[in-house]
Amino acid sequence: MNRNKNTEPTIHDIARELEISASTVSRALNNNPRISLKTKEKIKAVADRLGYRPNTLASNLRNKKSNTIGIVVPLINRHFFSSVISGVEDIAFKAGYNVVISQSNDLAAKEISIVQSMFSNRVDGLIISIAMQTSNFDHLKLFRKKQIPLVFFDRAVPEIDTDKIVVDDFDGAFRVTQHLIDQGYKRIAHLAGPQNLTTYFDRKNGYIEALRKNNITFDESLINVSTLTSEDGVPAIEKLMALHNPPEAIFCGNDTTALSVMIYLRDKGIRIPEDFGIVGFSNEPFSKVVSPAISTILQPGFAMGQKAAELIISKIENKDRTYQTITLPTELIIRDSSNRKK
Amino acid sequence: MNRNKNTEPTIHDIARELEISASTVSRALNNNPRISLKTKEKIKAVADRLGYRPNTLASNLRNKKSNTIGIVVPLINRHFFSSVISGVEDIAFKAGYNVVISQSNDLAAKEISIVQSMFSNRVDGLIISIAMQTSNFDHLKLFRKKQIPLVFFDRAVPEIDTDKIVVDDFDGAFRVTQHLIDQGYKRIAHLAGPQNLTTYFDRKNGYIEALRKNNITFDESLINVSTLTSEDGVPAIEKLMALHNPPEAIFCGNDTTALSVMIYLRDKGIRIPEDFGIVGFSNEPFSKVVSPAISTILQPGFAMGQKAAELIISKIENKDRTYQTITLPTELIIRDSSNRKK
DNA sequence: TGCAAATGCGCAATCGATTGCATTTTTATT
DNA sequence: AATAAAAATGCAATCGATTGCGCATTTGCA
Repeated sequence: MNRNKNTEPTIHDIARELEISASTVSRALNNNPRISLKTKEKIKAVADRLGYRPNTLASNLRNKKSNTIGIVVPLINRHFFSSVISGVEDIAFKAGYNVVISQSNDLAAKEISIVQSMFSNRVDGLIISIAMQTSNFDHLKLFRKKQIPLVFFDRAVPEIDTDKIVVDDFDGAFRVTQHLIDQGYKRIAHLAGPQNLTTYFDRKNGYIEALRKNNITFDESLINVSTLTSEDGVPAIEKLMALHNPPEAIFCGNDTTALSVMIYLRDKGIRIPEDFGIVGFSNEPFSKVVSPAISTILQPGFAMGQKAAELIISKIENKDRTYQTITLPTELIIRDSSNRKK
Repeated sequence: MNRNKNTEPTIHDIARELEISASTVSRALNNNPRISLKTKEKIKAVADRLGYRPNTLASNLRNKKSNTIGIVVPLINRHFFSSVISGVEDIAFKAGYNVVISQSNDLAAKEISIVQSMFSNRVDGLIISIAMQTSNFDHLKLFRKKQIPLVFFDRAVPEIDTDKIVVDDFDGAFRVTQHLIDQGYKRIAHLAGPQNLTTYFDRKNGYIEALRKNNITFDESLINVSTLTSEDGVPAIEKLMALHNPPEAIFCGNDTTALSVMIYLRDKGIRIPEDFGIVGFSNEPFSKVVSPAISTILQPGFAMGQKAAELIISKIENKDRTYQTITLPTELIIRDSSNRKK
C-alpha cells in the first residue's frame, strides 16, 4: 500500500511482504513464544532489510504507558540539579525509560503548567523538586489522585504523602554549627532561605538546636532570611556586621551566599578563618577551589537522582503502595574558611 | 461505557454526556471555527467538570508528530552543557515542545543507542553535541535521511550537512594566544583536546596561527594532547615544565585543566601571572572565583541552547531546506591569571 | 490409523484523537 | 413559501502496535 511512500515501514509492511498477518509480526518482534523460531527469523530479516523501527508512540498509546519519566527542577543550569538529572538519566536509560525535563525557574505558574503538560504527555512517573515560590500543590495532588508515581527530591511537600528523597538538612546544619562552635566561634549568624521550604526550614532548626545543645543563647537578630542568591549575600552580611554585637562566624544556607560573604569580608581585610568563620551548604564545585576554600555540606546529587529513578521505576513497575522517605546522609567537608584550629 | 472506571476521561466520555459526536468535541476543544460558540462552551464546561486532559500520545500518533525535541550531550552535569539544555528548554517550553534528554557519557556506543531510541520515540528534531569518542556517524545520517531536523551544537560533524551552532573556536583561541603574547609571554604552551573534535582542532589551530602571525616559532613539544579532565592537567604541566626550555604561559583547552595547572604551579611557588600566564576556555563558574581568577573564553551556553531550539523549531514547522551554521561570538575575559601588565 | 492435545497463526477490536467527506440544520434570498 | 446557500455536526477511517479469542495445522500417543 504505502510501500514506496516516504513513510516509515510498519509491521503491516513487513506482514504484506511475507504474506502473513501483522499480529504475527508484532508477536515475533516482541519475541512471543507463540511464534515459531523459523517465522521469527524471517520476520526479523525483513524488518532489518526495511530498516524498520518500532513506532513507540503507537505502542505507548495501546499500552497506556509512555516509558517516560518526567523531571522538574527549579533550574537545570545549576550544579546540584544537573547532577540529580544526570543521576536520573543514568538509571532511567538503563531501564529503558526516557527522561523529559523541564525547569520551573522557581515560578509557581510555570511549575503548574509544566506539571499539567507532563500529565497530558502521560509520563509514567514524575520526579520533582518544587519551586521556591510554590505554595499551592493541587497540581501535584492530581498525580497522587491518579495514582501516578510521584517522587519528591530535595524540596518536598510535607502535606503530600508520597516517596521522598531528601538529605538530612537538620543534621547537616546541626553539624555545621557544632563544627563552628568547636572551632571556638561564639556568635554564629545564619543566612536562611525561604522558610516555606522544608530544606531551609530544617537547616535553620538544625542551627538553632546546635546552639541550644551548647547552651548558646539564640539571638534572632543573627538570622537573615532571603532567597539566597549571590546578590542577597552582601546586604545580609553588611547588616549583620553593622550590629552592635556582630557575629564572628556564619552558617550560610548555600554556597553561593557563602562565597559572596567570603569575598565581601576578605575585601574588608577580615581574616578568614582567624577572625571569622564561614560555612556554606551544597558543595558547589567552586567552593573547593576558591581561596580560602569554603567549608560546606556535601549533598550527593547524582546519588539522589539515581535513587529517585530507582524508586520511581519500582513504583511504576510494581505498583506497591507503601511510600518511603529516603534520607541520604550528608557529609561535612571542612575546608579553610572555618578551620582555624589546625 | 467506561464512565465510572478508573480510567481517564476521553473525548468520547464528553461526547456521550452531551449526546454529540466525538468529532465535535475534538473540534471544539481545538477551537475549530466550524463549531458554534454555544456548543464549544457546553463542551468545555463538561470537559472541565470531568477533569479532562487531552491524551497527547493519541494525538501525537494521529498527527505523526511528538511535539518533542531530543537533546543529547556528553554529560548533563557540566556547566556548559546544562546551560545549553537550559536554553533549549526555555525556548522549547514556550513553543509547546517537550524536551527529552540523554547523556552519552562521551561513549559512542551509548550515543548510538540513544539516537536510535530518540528516533523510535519519533522526536520531531534532535539537538546534539557528539561524544568525544564517536567516529562513525551512521546513526546521525539516519536523521538526515529521514528528513528529521538535526542540529549540532558545539561539537559538530563536518561531513554531515545540517544546521550547526558553534562558537568561533579558532578565533577564540587566536585571541587568547594574542593576549598572552601581548602580555609579554614568549614561550606559550597549549593543552589540546582530542583532535577528532573540530572544537579542539580549531582551538589548536587558532593558537598556532596567532604564533605564526607574531613570528613566534611553533614548537610541537609545547603541545600536549589529552582528554582535558582535571586529572590530565597535572601530568601535562609537569611534563612541560620539565622541558629543557619550559613555557612561561599556557593556553589550556578548557578551564578544568587550567585550574589544575594553576593549582599545581601555585603550590610550586610559581607566581601567577608574574612568572607564568594561564588562560582557559569555557568560563566555568569557578574560574571567576578562584585565586587568581582565571582568564578564559566565554562560550554563551544558554544562548546557544536558545538558538539551537529556535532553529530546530523553525525547521520542524517550516521544513525549509537550507542549512546554516551559526557561529556565536566568544568573549575573551581577562582575569588575574594572565594579566600582568595592569 | 484415529483422535486429542499442542502448536502456530489470523481476525478484529482496541488505545484516544483527528479529519475528509457527507449529512443535517439553520439562515438568507427572492 | 420555496429554494439556495451557509453553517453546524456526524460518520467512519486513520495513525501503528497490541492482544483475546478462535481457527487451522501439526504432533503425539494408543
